[in-house]
Amino acid sequence: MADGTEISLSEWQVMNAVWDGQPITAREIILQVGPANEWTPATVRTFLHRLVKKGALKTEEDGNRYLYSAAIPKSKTIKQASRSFLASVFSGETAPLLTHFVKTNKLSPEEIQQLRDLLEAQEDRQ
Amino acid sequence: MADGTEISLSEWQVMNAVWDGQPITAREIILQVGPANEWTPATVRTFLHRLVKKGALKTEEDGNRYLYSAAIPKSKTIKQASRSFLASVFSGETAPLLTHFVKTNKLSPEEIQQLRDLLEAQEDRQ
DNA sequence: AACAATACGTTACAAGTGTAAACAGTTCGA
DNA sequence: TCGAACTGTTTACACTTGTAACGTATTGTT
Repeated sequence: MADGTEISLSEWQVMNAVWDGQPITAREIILQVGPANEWTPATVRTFLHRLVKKGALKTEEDGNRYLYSAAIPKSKTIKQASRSFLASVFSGETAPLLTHFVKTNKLSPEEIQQLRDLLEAQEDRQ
Repeated sequence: MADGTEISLSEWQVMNAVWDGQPITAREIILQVGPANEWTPATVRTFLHRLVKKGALKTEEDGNRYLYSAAIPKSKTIKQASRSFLASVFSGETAPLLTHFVKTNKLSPEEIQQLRDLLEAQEDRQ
């Protein structure tokens, strides 16, 4: 439960497609997330329905079809999912999480530089 | 599905208790994770059963009770869960994930320093 | 010895998830 | 205009998850 807007892993795929193409038709969403996940159009539509029912997406009619848009901000949703992940998998400890992701993923020199700067700022900032 | 060893968020609480107290009795696990989550002993026992069935925990008899130990390494399990989280919530982009966690969590000066060093090492390392 | 507390196993049950097919209305091309 | 294609709605169904109670064997206590 937690707080009313739980998005499942599959649903995240759909939400991400919407957040970055808003407003967007079901067809486009299906094209974007279907193949990569081996989902039939019907499956993606199920996720769309559920997300609307959950209040995560809203629709607006456009002729005979719908345009979907997010009804909840991406930032807030990411925040909740991240908190929950951090708490469960890393027992709430941020540093080990960061270390893990830095070690297991490739970052470009620019990204590394930006993160270092961000950390420096964090350090100064109190 | 994905890859055979899916651990739910609740189950992670239990796994973490086992990983850091191995081998451990059901009673101790219940004491450690029950109150914080408002789970009755029966609920925790259900998680234990499921984790054994999933092959995530193994038991060893000790008189009339069991001692539980992890049957899968923490590191590997964390790796899988992290990959899945990264892919779903951050569309597989590591840098935004790191930025998010740095910005939304407090880190001690020591932790910041260690991360900066780690990033530096990463930078050099190719 | 009898009963209370433990420990474990079995069963339950609703809600959520993954994965879709079936059905119905609309529209565009032949 | 007739059907193919597309849009959306409803229904399905097994598995997982959260949340436990119930039943049974064992054991410690009086």
